[in-house]
Amino acid sequence: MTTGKSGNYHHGDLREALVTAALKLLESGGVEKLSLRALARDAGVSQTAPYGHFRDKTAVLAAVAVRGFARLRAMLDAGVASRGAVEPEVRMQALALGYVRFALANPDLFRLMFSDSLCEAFEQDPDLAQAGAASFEPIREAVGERLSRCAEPAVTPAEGAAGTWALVHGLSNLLIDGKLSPESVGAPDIDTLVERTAGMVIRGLDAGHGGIMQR
Amino acid sequence: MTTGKSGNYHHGDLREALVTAALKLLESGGVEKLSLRALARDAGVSQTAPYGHFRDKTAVLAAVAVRGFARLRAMLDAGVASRGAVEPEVRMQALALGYVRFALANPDLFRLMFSDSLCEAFEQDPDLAQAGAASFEPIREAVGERLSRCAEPAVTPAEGAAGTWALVHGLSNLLIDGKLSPESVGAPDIDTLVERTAGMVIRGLDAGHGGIMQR
DNA sequence: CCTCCAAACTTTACGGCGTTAAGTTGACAA
DNA sequence: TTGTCAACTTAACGCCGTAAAGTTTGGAGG
Repeated sequence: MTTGKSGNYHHGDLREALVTAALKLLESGGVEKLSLRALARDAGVSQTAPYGHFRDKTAVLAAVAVRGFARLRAMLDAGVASRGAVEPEVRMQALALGYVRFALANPDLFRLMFSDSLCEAFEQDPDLAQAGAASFEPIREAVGERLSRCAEPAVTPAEGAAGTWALVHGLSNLLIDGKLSPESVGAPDIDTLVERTAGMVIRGLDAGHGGIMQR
Repeated sequence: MTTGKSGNYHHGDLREALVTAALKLLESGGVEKLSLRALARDAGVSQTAPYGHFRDKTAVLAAVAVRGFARLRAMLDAGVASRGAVEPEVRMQALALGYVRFALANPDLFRLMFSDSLCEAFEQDPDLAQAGAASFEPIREAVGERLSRCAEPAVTPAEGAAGTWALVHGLSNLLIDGKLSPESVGAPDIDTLVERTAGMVIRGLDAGHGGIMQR
């Protein structure tokens, strides 16, 4: 009645149930425990039933990643909206914080979204490609707007957006892998660390300096 | 005669052979193909022989990652030395380029080094922890030196180093996953993209601006 | 030279995995 | 009522990581 493309014959909506089960398994910490067989068990079907709805395991993971990117986008939008951020640099700060918070709140899902095994899937699954691109959009917009107000922009909008994305993405990865932490860097908390490091790239968008870069 | 802790009884130095085989397998593209059994096959021993030298598969991966971090460190040092970079901002540029080039030249090894499955190993294997820390050292030093010359530093040395690391790490990840590319960002090549984005954080270390950040 | 020991390695085995191929069920149209 | 066909099950293959028990072999002590 509601979700799938082909209605509820026997199970109800196995496709949906599998994706939901995968998200639940991811949240309960087990990336390695996320097997097709476990999902099937969780949904109460035989171990090969998923193959009626997904080509292979990667296709299931891709569907899960699509949900992940949707959540990320929602988190970014919510962060911006909650502080009524209209100034582009404030919006960039909100976006940076939202990105890192999402990664810390959903580490396994975040890792899956940017997993090696899904690289090819991005080129084949339009849903996934679009969901991924949509997550990047708010950053692109905020950076573009900020740059348009710079007296002396140091980078193109695309470069600025890439650099900003790279920073928050790298920060997220290092934080969820324990390579970096507020304590290890002498910051009081994560929000502060994100704010300070994001401030670096925000300032760096503008070349208006007193001759610090000599060449 | 040379390497291992306990000489060559039957094989020669199986421990070394396994790590070498793993590096070779990684370079030939297969992360998923990197199985203990494949390594054993490659070394010409039975599938359980590795357990005489490593506790489990993770321990093998940790040993491989140690090599990876050593290579990364060597690449960073070589990049700095090759351009005789003495000015800290030039050194930071060289380090950023070296980091990203390493990731692009050894994508699977790079992913393994920062793999989820090795997080716990960093807390148990001192060799791994030290190798990882050593890779970060040059960045830390260059950023610290650059900050010490800032008239108006915007961040602490630890924060600046974290932000710089995050940028190059995120850039590396996005590039090897195909999320970002010079073409997609309108840059002529990777070196330029790295130089421009690294320039953002380098400039951002200093707060010497004409009142761009209003609060 | 022979004996023996312990380290290095092999054999065998278990359960779990992704995936394929062939068979079964059951809702719905005719 | 009957037939159809998608949804699902059963069975099987070859991989994997890992544990337990057995076998080889270089070298030290007699």
